[in-house]
Amino acid sequence: MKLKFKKNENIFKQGNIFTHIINICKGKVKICHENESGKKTILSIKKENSIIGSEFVYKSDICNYSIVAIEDCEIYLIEINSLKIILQNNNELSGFIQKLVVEKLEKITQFYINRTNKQVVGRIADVIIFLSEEIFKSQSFTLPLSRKELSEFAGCSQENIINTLSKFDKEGIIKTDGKKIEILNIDTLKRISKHG
Amino acid sequence: MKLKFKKNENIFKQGNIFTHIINICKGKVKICHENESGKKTILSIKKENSIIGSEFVYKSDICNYSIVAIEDCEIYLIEINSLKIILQNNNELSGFIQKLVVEKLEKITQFYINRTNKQVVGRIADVIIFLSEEIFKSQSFTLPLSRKELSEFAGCSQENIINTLSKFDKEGIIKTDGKKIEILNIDTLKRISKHG
DNA sequence: CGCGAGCTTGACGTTGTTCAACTAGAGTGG
DNA sequence: CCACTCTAGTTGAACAACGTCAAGCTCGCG
Repeated sequence: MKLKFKKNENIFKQGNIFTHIINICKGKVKICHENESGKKTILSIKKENSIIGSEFVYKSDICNYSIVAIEDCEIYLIEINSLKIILQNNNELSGFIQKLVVEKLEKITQFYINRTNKQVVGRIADVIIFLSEEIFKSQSFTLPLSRKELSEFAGCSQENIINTLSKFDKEGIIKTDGKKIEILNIDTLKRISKHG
Repeated sequence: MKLKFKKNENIFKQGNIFTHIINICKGKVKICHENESGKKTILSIKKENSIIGSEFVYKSDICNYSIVAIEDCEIYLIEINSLKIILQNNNELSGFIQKLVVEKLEKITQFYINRTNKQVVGRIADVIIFLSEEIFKSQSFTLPLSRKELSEFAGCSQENIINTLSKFDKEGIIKTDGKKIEILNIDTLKRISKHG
């Protein structure tokens, strides 16, 4: 089943049952969580050819994150119950899904350690590096996120994002122009990420 | 293969290859990570009858955490390569291991969200509740951790742990006496955890 | 042209870390 | 049995990091 979503549309809403694995064919999405007080956290950004929800092959439960399009998207839904039957006779595919879950576990663990040990400059550097290396595969890209969303991703205030980005700009580490970002000095950025 | 470890002994050292799943028969351990600058983070505490390293059934790679005894321990090692062969013909056990990985993923995700959104009081309340509910199953227990280790678990300074514990004590929320902690008012503690 | 959302800036207060000094208890050697 | 030392724990003061608030700006759109 193939579906289209416009930017900012909800693809999946936190608190519902996850019945279909999602394969993103086109566009980008954010994975986000909202707590009882309404505070939002962006857990990750996913791009074309990503699979979301692999862990729900192994548990049936409500999902505690939402999936929201941050660009126009095309997605493909794979029914989990059907998938489970296929997996019984397909060790290769089975191993593939298991690896996805384990990779997700490793990434979030690293995120947790970073959030614990780094201060805000380092985390913002991380976000820029993540977008450049994992999402856009380019030193230069146009943000699909607002400043507010960046702050929900880096775990800080919107003002801190703005100040830090403009500081990086002044220091010649990046070049910003509205939503456009170009990394000028990746080495310094990585050093900040490490020591931040 | 059954092994014994004394308190503070290293059971597994970060950076090595994980060849055996660990089953703790007796005692408690901390799962901890150390970054390049030497800063430590306690990722979790595990007690008797826990299984550690389930994710290494699905990936062969160096492990980025250490396992250290915080009490005298007895552990049982299960060779992963042998386990994999058993799993091929045992769907039930296979499902059990997969669920462990998924549970671990969910817990660390929740930890990540908490670390992002809560301030230190809330996180310290979380640590006390975690120890009480998941490790000791009692409102009253003797810490197997130093103040320094508590701070590595809650992600703050040692001084902050000390101040907050003594503040909780003054307010009648807990009773502290060195390493002994008794929870007097679990409701207030949970409220602090939620709003912190 | 005027409105509103997103962005930006600076002032200010709070939170939390760092540092330094001090205390208490445990182990050691004379 | 008393100094001595070592470690863990404690306290308070100074300082830095960060969030909040309030005001102003920019730009797209009706």
